[in-house]
Order: sequence, then structure tokens, then C-alpha cells
Amino acid sequence: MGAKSESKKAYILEVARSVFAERGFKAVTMKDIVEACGISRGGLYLYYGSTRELFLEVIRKEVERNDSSMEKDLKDIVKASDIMMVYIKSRKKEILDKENSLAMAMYEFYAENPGSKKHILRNRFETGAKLLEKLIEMGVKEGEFRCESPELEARNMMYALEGMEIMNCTGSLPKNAFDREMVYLLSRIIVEV
Amino acid sequence: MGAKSESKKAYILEVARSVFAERGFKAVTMKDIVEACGISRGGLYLYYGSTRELFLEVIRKEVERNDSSMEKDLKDIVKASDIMMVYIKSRKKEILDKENSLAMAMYEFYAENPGSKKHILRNRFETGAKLLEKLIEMGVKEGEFRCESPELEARNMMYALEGMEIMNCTGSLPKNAFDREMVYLLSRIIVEV
Amino acid sequence: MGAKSESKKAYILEVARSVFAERGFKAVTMKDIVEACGISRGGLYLYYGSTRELFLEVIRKEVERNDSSMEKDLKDIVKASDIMMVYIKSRKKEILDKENSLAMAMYEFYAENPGSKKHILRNRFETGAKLLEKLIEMGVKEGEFRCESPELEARNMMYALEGMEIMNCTGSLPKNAFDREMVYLLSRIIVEV
Amino acid sequence: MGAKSESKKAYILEVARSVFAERGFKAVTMKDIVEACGISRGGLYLYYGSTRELFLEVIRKEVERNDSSMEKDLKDIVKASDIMMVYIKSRKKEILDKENSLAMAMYEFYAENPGSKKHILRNRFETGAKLLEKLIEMGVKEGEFRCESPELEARNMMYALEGMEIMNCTGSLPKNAFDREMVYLLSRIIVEV
DNA sequence: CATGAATGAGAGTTCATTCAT
DNA sequence: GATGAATGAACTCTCATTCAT
Repeated sequence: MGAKSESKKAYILEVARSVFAERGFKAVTMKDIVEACGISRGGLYLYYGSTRELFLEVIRKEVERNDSSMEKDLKDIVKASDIMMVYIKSRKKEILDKENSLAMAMYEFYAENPGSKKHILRNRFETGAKLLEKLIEMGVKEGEFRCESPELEARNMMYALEGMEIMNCTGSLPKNAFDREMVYLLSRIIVEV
Repeated sequence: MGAKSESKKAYILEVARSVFAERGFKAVTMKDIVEACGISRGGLYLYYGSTRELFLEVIRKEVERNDSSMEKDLKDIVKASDIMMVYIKSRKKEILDKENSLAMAMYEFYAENPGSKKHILRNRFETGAKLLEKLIEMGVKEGEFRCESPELEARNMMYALEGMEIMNCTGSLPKNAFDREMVYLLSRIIVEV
Repeated sequence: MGAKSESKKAYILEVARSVFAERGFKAVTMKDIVEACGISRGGLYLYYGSTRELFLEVIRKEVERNDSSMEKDLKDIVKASDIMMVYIKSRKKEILDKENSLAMAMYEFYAENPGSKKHILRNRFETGAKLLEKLIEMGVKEGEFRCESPELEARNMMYALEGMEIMNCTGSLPKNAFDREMVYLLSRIIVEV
Repeated sequence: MGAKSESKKAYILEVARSVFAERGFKAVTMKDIVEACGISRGGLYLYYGSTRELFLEVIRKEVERNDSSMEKDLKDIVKASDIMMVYIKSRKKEILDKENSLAMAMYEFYAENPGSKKHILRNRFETGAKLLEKLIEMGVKEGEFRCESPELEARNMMYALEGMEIMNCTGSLPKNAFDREMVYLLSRIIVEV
């Protein structure tokens, strides 16, 4: 156990991720994965026993990747508004890149498994809200931002991001809507010079 | 002539609605509907030929119901903030009543049929945004509200509502989060006496 | 029994005949008949209990019709070759008018019920062979024809007719093939003047 | 690719052939094949996706078999009348061996697919007619046969064979009828010594 | 007589999962 | 480890047949 071919396991996971991104969670069958990977049916079962198991692993990797990617981008940045821009851009990419996004798959998965540990969606929200809150507080201290309730403002931003993500998944987010909303959100807290 | 028994058709639709509310769209099979209705396999096909057909009918009825329910509630109301409260309460009920909500089913459905006519989600967003914008404008005129950009404020509210809806579907919306957010949103525009 | 509406029974039979002519025997369902007739499911069962029952009745009528039609055409004809031409023309119409022919349906039916009484196909062959034999004999006596074995010649003609019929049913009889064959068959027995 | 077990594929085909021979084309279901083969439902679909696909393959093999069987029998034969006897005997076997004949199944199949490429019935007729024509010509040259129009004589023989085949399928060909007809056909062209 | 809603048996098809090689 | 043939459960859909009205 645990041994086998680590590289093959990783390969399967990578392919599975793209399948989930394209088709969501429920619609994906083990057969789909087998075919997308170009391996044998039995071969897949050697590594993963169900789409559920596969998906859990996919999102575990996803979390890791996101964490490290943010960390990298945040090195050497000092201004709060700059960090916020980095975060917003990263979410923008995530939200608008429908082809490559696991969002819908995760919505489907957690709709069926709401109590799941390591709830990546809940986690993403809380982490993001906390980050934004800190940034706003930092910005207020530095005189960049003005805001009476950084926590609530941060949460409002996060809700709006979630809203735009699901709307984009269902094809109901107009072009430019993301940018307009972001400009508006920032305009509410930025101190004009 | 689409006649058959109108009451039975309505009964099936009602049952189907609850099945979709409980299980989403993709996971529901005709067999599920048959069993939930307590009728025969062939009996269901007499009225509806697929889950898709059923679902489209369910949401058509849903739209009708919502429209008429809002209209009823809006009679005799004159203050903008009162109307806004009615709207918010109606959305609150919709969003938090997970057992009874078609939200997840609609997300799944439109994720697969993004270009669909009568896109109820897009429609709901646009209608709501327009309504809130008008209300804010009215409120500003009456001195109840203050707001520099009613359109953007309204859209932000709608995005936040969408965000809370999907978060609730996936079990990631904490209790009270809805109320806290609403209080915050209102606090931003309400003129304190 | 036997009473009901005779005209409706006849109407159903007429419609059923055209359905069998178009689709053969096996492929036809009671539902097809119901729809073609524009009556109710129960209504059809009031008169006929199965496609088999219907088909048997259809071919019973068919025999009657053919018998009487030949008789009519044969009145006042005296020359053997003229009568033969009438018979050949009547078979030509039957064989080539694919849209309206019950041939394929009958082949299917008797392939499943080879021992059936009132075997219309066997009957048609024997009757036709006997007729042609008599005609050839008559023609020989009158000096119109020459033929050493009227019986075998007649049977050969009948086999060829059957062969062309099934070939036409399956789309493998070329245009003009019927006429060429008939000219050849007649050329073998006609005495040139 | 299309590999799986070649022997099993062949086994299925062999069983399917006998089922088609017994029941025709339309009446045969995938379930029938499954049961006759003693394999699982899914197992059959691994190899063939429909009765149509199966049938097409069955007749493709049939053509191959017939071609090679004729070739084998024709080695070392020199007299035209001998070759003709071989052909007639091969058709006799085909026509009279009802249990084992695909004739009715092919009639049903092509009645539904008249325009089909590789129309085996049309082909069989044309090939047979051409062969008989050549043989008659050869025989005439050698003084074995006498015939004014080998082409038309050959076609007449083929039509008669077709006629007897369908009549046998439907149970309307009397015993000995085949032999009587053949004797007659040959008597018309054979030069008595 | 006539209707047509309702039933349930049965065919088609797909896939998760196992297992001999 | 890896393969892919094989199985059987589950789902979709159609129709012959019945029966209350």
C-alpha cells in the first residue's frame, strides 16, 4: 500500500481533475476516468476505489497548490492594497476560468456531503475572509483604506465572490461583471488621494 | 391534447419538485419520481418523458409562484425600506430553507445547459437587481437611504445573496450569517435618524 | 357478438391493411393500428384482440377481393393469350406496387405460421398454376401456343413470379426486369405467325 | 481494438446465426442472443451493439463462406453441365434446409433496408445469373446445351430459384417441387443424345 | 359501445466492480 | 502490478392489455 507507482497515481489524479473540471462531480463515472487516462479498468481500481475517493484526493491536492501559490505571490509585498490585488486576481482567474475550474464539481460534491471534514469551500471562505479582514485593517492603519467594520466588509466581499463564481458556473455572469464589482468594492474602502 | 388528468399532472409535478429539492437535478431518475409518486413506470411517461422535461416544468411553475407571491406581498406597501424588507425576507426563506429549495437543482441544471432560454437564474438576478436599484433610488428620494450608486449597490447585494445561497446549499453558510450580512448591507445605505 | 358496428369493423380492417402493407407483419403493433385508425385503445380491442387476428381477417378479405376481381375481368374474354395477359397484368400490379402490397407481411406471417390453414400463398400458387396450365392447354389447342408440358411451364412461370415478388419486396428487382421476364416467358410458348 | 476474445466473437456469431435462421430478423432481440449464448447481458454488448450489427456481420461471414465453398467445389471440374449441377445442388441445400437458412431473416432485413450497400440478395442474384449465363454459353459451345438467349434463360432460372426459396420459407413449397422444377429447367436446354 | 388512463412485463443499454491471467 | 473480459444491477422507454367511467 502506499507504494505502487507514485507517478501513476499522480497522473491519474491530474487527468481526473480535468475530467471533474469539465463535467462536474456527479456525472463523472469511473469509466470516464479510465478512458481519459488511457489505462485499464482494473488499473484504476488499484489506486482509487470510487469517484468519491478520487475527488477527495483531487481537492486535497488543490488546497495544497492554492496555499503554496498564494505564499509565493505574497513574498516581498508590503502594501495591503497590493496584497489585496493579488488575492483578487487569483480569485478572478479561478472564477472566470470555467474550463479549468473545479467549482461546480465542488458545489455538487458538498451539496451531497455537507458535513464533510476538510470542507474546502467553507475553508476557502473563512481563510479568504480572514485574509481580507487583516488586509483591510492593515490598510486602515496605513491610511490607504477607510472602513468601519473590516470583518463585515471582508465577508461581504467574500459573499460577492462566491455569488459571482456560481453565476459564472451556470452561465449567468455577464462579461465585465467581475471587474465592475471589484472596482465598486474597492471604491468603497479606498481613500482617494 | 395534453389533457389526461390535469390534477395528476399537478400531483406528479409537486412530488417531483420535492425530489429535485432533496437530491438536485442530475441524481434524480425517472424511477425515483415513479417511486416517490407511487405510480407505475408507464404512468409517469404518460405525462412526462424525461427528468429534463419534468424539471423545466417544475421551474416554470416556480417562476409563476414566485411572481404572484411577491405581487401579493407588495400590495399596499409604500415605504421603500418596507418593500426591501419584504424582498429580503422572501429571499431569506428561499435561501435558508434547504429542504425545500430548488437552488442546487437549478445550479446543476444550468451548469449543463448554460445557454438555455428562460434562464431562471440569470433572470432572477436581473429582476432582483433592478428591483433593489429602484427601491434604493426611491429611498434616497424619500430621505430614507443614502447611496452614491444605487445600481452597483443593488448588484452587490444580489451577488452577496447568490453567494449565501450556494454556500448554504453546500453546507458552508453558518447560522446567523444571513442576518448579519443583511444588517450590514442595510447599515450601509440606511440614514440613521 | 358479430353485431356491433359492422362499418367500424370494416374501417379498422381497411386501415390495418394499409399499415401491414407499409410495415410488414411483425413490426406492426396494436398501438400502430390504434393510431392509424384514430380510435381508442379499448375501442380496437372491442373488435380485434391481436395483430394476428387482424391480419388473418385482412387476408381473408384479400382473397375474396382477388377472386371477384379476376372473375370480373374474365367476363367475355375468349382467347387464351388474352386471359393470360389479364392474369399477368394483375400479378404485375400486385408485385410492383410495393406500397400497397401485403406480400412482405404475408411472407412474415406464414414464415411463423407455416402450417396455417387457408394458406393464402400456397393457394395463390396452386390456383395460378392451375389457371396458367389450363390457358396454355387452351392456347395449344387453338394453335396460339406451343408447349410440351403445360403443367411444368405453368409452374415455372409461377415460380418466376414469386421470385420477382420477393425480390421487389427486398429492393432487389431492377426496373423493367418484370417486363423482360414476361416477354421471355411468352416468347417460349407463343407461336409466331 | 476490436480485439477482446476473437474466439468468443466468433462463437456469438455462430449462435446468432442459428437464432436468426430459426426466428428471422425482426423477432430476434439482444436478450434472445444473450440467452442462446449463455452469456451475460453486458457481455454481449462488449462485442455487438445491436441485432442489426450482429446480422450484418452474420451475412458478411455467410458471403465469405459461400464464396469459398463454391470455389472449392469448382476445382477440377470442366464440363459446363457438371458445374451447373454443383451450383444447383448448392442452392438446393440452401433453399430446402429451412432450419439452417438465413433466407427469411435476409428478406426481413432487406425489406426494411432496401437501399443497403452490399445487398447480399441482389448480389446473389446477379452473381448467380452471370454464372449460369456463362455456363449455358459454354455448354452451347460444347454442344451440351442448346439455348437462344442464355442471359434470359439464366435469369428465368434464378427467378424460379428465388421463388422456390421464399415459398419454402413460408411453408408453401411441396416436397419434390424443387427437383421437378430443376429437371424441367434442364430439359429445356439439354441436348438429348 | 367507447374511451383513455393505468399497469407491469420486458427489451435496450450502461457501468461499477471483480477476477483469472 | 496491470489488464480487460465478464457479470449483473439499475435505468430508460414502449406496449399489450385491462378496467372504471
